[in-house]
Amino acid sequence: MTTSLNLQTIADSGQCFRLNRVAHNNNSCVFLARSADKAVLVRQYNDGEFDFVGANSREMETTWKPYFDLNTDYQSIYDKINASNDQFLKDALAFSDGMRILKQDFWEALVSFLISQNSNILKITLTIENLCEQFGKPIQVGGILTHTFPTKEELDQQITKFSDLDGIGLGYRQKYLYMLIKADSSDIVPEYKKLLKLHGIGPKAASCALLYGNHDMTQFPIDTWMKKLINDIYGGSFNIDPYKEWAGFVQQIMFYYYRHLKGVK
DNA sequence: TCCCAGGCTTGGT
DNA sequence: ACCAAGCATGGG
Repeated sequence: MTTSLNLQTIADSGQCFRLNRVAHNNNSCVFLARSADKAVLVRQYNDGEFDFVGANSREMETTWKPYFDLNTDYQSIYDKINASNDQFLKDALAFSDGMRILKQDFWEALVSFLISQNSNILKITLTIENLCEQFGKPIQVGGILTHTFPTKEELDQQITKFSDLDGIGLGYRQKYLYMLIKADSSDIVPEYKKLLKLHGIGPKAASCALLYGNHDMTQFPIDTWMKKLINDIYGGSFNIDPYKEWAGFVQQIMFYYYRHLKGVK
């Protein structure tokens, strides 16, 4: 059933860095979800049912249903994959039940995937946490203190010199983020060619920013894992055209399943 | 104009 | 010593 949602799968899929499991017991898990300046707790039961804690119905409709992509019907892509003769893709889909492409904040996604280059998911998560703690605003949800993702304006105001970003763990990407913060806001728009002009944003980061931060499902980001996968499983080339409208979703389940096969946490 | 090789911060193994 | 959701750079 394509209305399913599996928060653990999404949290482990590498598409976002601020969706974390904060508690679990015999029959349920609690996740802390943060997007831009908002946060919510979600409890998901082992049977798949879930409920939002501390979000009123208006926030549900305007923020969290869109964020978790609950208004999108994935049935057509499930049908298409299951009707194909691509066994790897069918296995990937079966393993990824409940996967959705989150509708993240564009600025947050752009910065996150700028930071992600030549790094790994654990370190990216830590670096982003540092950035939010240092420059975001404190917010409280269900007794948990956390922080917003700082806007470009908030960062621009607080960071007046390059060394103000010291200690975040950005490494050589510190220069890229500093330049992004100081860039003209009118140059930071969700268009592939314009994104490529930004210092430190290449084809991979631009594609991820559009997929995860603008829900452009036609994007098909190719990173080192996808390269390995295409070589390993498909003999060097994979044709995404049959799944074009769902390319981003196809990439996500391939990425998630292949890393699982390779034993990456 | 395009292609390609080597370098780059940091932290974990 | 090597690796990790890449990118800018310079030389051929």
